[in-house]
Amino acid sequence: MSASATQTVYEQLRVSLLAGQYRPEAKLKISELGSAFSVSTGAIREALARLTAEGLVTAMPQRGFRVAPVSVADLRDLTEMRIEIETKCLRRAIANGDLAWEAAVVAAHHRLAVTPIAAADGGFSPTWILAHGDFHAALARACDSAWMLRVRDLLFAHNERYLDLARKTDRGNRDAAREHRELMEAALARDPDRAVAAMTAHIGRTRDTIEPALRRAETDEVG
Amino acid sequence: MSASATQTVYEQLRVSLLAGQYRPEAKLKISELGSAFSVSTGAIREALARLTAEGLVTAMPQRGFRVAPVSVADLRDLTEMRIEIETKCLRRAIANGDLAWEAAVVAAHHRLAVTPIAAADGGFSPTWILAHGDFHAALARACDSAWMLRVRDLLFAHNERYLDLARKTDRGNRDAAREHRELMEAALARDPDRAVAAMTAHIGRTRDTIEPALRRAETDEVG
DNA sequence: TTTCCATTGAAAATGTATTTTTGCTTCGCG
DNA sequence: CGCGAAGCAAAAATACATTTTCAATGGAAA
Repeated sequence: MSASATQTVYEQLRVSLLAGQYRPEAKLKISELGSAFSVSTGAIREALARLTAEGLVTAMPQRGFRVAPVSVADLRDLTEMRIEIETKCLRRAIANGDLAWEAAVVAAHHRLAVTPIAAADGGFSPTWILAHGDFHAALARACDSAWMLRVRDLLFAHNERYLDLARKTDRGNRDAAREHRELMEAALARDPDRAVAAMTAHIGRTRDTIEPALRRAETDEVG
Repeated sequence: MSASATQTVYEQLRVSLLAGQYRPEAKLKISELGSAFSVSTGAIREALARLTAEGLVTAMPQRGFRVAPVSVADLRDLTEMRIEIETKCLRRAIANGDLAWEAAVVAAHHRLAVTPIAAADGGFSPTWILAHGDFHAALARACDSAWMLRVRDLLFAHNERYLDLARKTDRGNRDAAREHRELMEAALARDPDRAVAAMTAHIGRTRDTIEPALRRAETDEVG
């Protein structure tokens, strides 16, 4: 194999977590994962340690690893924070972006637009999730603050964990494609206020779509 | 020992890194660290993996781990971001803090005020660094956004790496104690604007103190 | 003399085995 | 019949051995 085993496991486990393939709070048994990926426990532990620092999994000393929990409160907090950071990034990207940035945004939007959203199981298709993340990343990428981008990436990753919950209630009545187009057009027009407004609405609407489904899931668990 | 070996190594390595005991870019040999802490290489690897995700060390596949680099550009970026986040936290803490918060702030300030700054080697004393971190943490702690606090902690940790560089140029001509007192008083007076102004000045002054020393260190390395 | 290739050594990555801890179950006692 | 303690099994943590990879040095050829 080209990359190291730890790296491979880390990346695969990460996309699985972001895609919601493991239930929050679910126990992540090291030996099970080891046989699933057919690598040693050491590689698994190392990957899990990195994911722990990222906050995607929680480590309980002597008691193993679990998938990080989700909650309505966390979603709201996360959304608020995302609006803050994403809009700041966007403003700086618009002020700072060159032609290459514009081209990358257009390219990413095109890929996103032509990728079907739905997967066979009713959730988002993996390729759409990827294209969606790439589009938002492309928008922010021209921001000239490495720290801001880094925090943005962290927040965006955590947001992805909530995304697949949205699909169940989001029966096509939300025109995400329209929102993405508006974002791109405002960015290319170099209209910061319009772009920020679009971004704020977009992120807020994501929360509004996810929250009911999440709330239902929470009460289901209790009852 | 009570905690796990990995946890112990992680914590100790972290404070060592924040205290600047390892030179930036320095190689962190796993076997050396293993014998130094007298634990196996596995525990070291796991601790380093977590620190990598935190950004305090960088991992190069098949080439081991290094202490994360520092630079003037990073310091400026970091400072800008810190001002954004710390002031936001502070506003929310002031709006949200109760009596327990006030008490904690006063207590932390007292500990900070009575702790001598200088260590024997001319750098900051470890106890002062701890008290300083605790004071700033206490100020922010009443902020009712877990994500904001988390990002704040991350940024503050990285800032600490630069702190010891400041000591060399900071020949007592900066009245840090005065700045901390002003911060506390503004917070207790529940005056957000005054507190934010004090915080902005405080963080900016830290950068202004560090940057010359850092710039000199950088040119020294090249020359 | 310089450059390129090969060999060698050191260090990291991985895999396996052992120890320790924890949580559960069962058995005994009240 | 219920509560508690002890033992047992599963899983995590750690130590150790093996394999792989990278880099540096030395030698040979141009």
